Amino acid sequence: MSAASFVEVILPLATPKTYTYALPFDKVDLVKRGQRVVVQFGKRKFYTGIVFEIHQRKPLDYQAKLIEDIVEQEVLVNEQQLAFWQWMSEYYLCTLGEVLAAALPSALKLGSESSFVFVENEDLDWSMLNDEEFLLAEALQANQELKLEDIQDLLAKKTVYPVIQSLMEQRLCVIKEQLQEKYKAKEISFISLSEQYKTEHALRELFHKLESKEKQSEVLLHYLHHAPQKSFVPKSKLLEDKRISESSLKTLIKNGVFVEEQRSISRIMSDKLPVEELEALNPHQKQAMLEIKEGFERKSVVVLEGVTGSGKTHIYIKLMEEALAAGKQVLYLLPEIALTAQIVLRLQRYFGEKIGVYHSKFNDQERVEIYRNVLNCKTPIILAARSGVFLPFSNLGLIIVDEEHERSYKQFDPAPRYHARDSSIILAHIHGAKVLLGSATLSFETFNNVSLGKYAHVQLTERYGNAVLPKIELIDVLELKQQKKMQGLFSEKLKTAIQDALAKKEQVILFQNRRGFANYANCNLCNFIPYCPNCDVSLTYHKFFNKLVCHYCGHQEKMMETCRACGSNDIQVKGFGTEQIEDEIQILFPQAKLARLDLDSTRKKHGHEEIIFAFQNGEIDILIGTQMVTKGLDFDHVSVVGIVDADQLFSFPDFRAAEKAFQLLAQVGGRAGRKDKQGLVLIQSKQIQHPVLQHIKDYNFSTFYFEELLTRKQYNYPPYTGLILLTIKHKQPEELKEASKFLADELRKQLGRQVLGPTTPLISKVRNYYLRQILIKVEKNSMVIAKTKEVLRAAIDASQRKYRSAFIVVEVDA
DNA sequence: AGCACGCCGACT
DNA sequence: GTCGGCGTGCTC
Repeated sequence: MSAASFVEVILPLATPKTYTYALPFDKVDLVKRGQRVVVQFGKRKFYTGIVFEIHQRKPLDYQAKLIEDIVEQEVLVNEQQLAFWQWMSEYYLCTLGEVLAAALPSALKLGSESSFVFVENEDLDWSMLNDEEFLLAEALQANQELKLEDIQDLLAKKTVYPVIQSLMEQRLCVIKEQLQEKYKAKEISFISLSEQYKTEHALRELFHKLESKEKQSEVLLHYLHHAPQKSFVPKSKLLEDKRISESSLKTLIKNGVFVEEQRSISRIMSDKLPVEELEALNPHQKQAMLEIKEGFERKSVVVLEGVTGSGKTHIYIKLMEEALAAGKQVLYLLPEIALTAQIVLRLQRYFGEKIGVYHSKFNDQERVEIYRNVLNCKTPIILAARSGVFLPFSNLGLIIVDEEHERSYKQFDPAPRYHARDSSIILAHIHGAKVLLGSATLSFETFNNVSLGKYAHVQLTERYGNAVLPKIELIDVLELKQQKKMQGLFSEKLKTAIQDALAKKEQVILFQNRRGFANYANCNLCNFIPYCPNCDVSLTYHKFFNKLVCHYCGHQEKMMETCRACGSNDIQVKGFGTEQIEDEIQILFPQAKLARLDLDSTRKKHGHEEIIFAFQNGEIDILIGTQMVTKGLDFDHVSVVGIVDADQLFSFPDFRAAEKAFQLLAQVGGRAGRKDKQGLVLIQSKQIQHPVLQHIKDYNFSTFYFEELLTRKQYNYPPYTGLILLTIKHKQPEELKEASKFLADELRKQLGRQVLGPTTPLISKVRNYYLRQILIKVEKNSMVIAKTKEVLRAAIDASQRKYRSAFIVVEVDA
């Protein structure tokens, strides 16, 4: 008898469950899973949610509210996405709402603005109202509607809701909910020639008529230059030229020569590029290609291990072409910072408009556009950073995860704290698609999966065009220091190498994995070090704006000129970053052109690309950078790469420190030398006997992997075990101690020795919250994992009930 | 996540 | 006395 009458709705909030809403009769037949709906949640807030389930189970203990509206008939989130969301929330222990919040561009989540409207109530005696009520009622009557802020201004206080409430009770006022879609397709002005002048004859006559009007003729000529086919030209493009006057253009429009029109364009593809043919693969690449295809027949994941410069991208393009030909969609994932114009342009050359790009530097409207394009299958190929896994694919055939080892594939904050590589393997499974993991330096997880035979493995050992691998030399800074042979930050050898390169008009990259000028300021007299008032870290000195900056919360203060503790003037800065290297290099090589590539120099939308472009064009001789310089860039004229201070790479108290250091060094080193020249990599270190350096020097990659894996096994770390890291945050250190102990004890009851901690992390306070951590080691066995997560959910629940002001952050696969 | 309720200190 | 601080609880 009864049709579907209730729906479960996911709201973009961190609440643990979905909410039940009733369907109005007229919507019963229209509602579909994955549709966007508007619902009221709480007293007056409206949200857009996604329909997760349609059912007949009438809630017994409360009255379900009605769905306010169905935003659009089309399903916005398809079945594959819903399955993916569900997996993600279960695996990464977060809520579906958090996944929703991460998955949809925020312009697809409607905003709600409460405003209030006056209603007539003739039965009411206004003299009964108090002063504030009277004031508000009068204002409402005079205005169409008032927003909350307006009322706050009117009554000159913040808590105005009681007054409004009272007026509503007296039936003088109602809430008007305004929901507006934030997204509007971006429109720009286009100019085109009016129809009547499109014939050759009419055009000639027009020129004749304009002969005396020099400015106007100029505009016309310019238009024809940009649009020989007499089609549309963006107005901005015409006005780009300084000689074009806007007023003459206006006159021409007024006189009916030109037509101005607002048109929406796709902002993703501004200029069409000629589609190029792909060069044939070389024999090594051909062989690898064959092996990959053969691998896909046996396994759903294939690992392509190829040294820098072996032409992995070339193979990716071939595979993408084939997937495309089979009518499938392709997702090509890259770490955020590697998604530069360089790689995007390269792919656009082959795939033209079939390719869409998706990453965090796009604004929200652009993201909505790409989302819709994927939904409508307009762009079958997507080049994306980690959030690309959330796009509404319906028919994925291939996912490529390039630079598979990159830790930046893991989202840190906020939830869902997912790993894009691991998630994409599940995504591929949902679609029945294949995954290709590519890297020059595999992650240990992937290496292990290859060893276990879970993934097929293909190697590409030859550099493109038979280029030789760079020569790696270690420089013993300790010895040089003892002999007083270090000049500032640089050894004689590094200096000479830079000099030689510059003399030969070759380029140099200097790598230092720390931004800013110096690590910290230090009083030489009393040893005082300025700390962040909100976090447990020393402040980093940035010379450029002469400030001390906290890299955790962004806190800034002016540089300490005299010691705040003892008043001494003897302040020194210790530890060095990219800024200081830039300074010293400029002094050593005053005629060299320098650029710095780090977070601070690339804040602007295209800052990063401008620098890389300039370097590629040879406008820069020496590029100084943090790990940004290592990501997926190909430079042809770099002959020397210098690692100024390798030691800080292994100084992190993290079991992955050696892995990270190794990968970083291998990647940076790979930037040196191309084509026929052998590059030179110079690594300065005080501990040149360190195994990481020794293995890097001799290209003993596999020895390093085996040794490191042995250590991991011994101490029971990934890839042999899974890790779940819990961070407990609290404003009071004492309560934090209690809460974290309670949680650890709860967990230990069930999980015993799997639970480690709680411990105080190295940085014990961030943004005024004190931190403690609990680490859980989980055996890699799906039954064990499921049980552990169940216990974890219960323990967190119990802990949060008991210590309500403690926050618990869960990170799976930390 | 909001947003209200309620309980406490510091102002008219 | 009241304003507004924030800790706590709830939202279908």
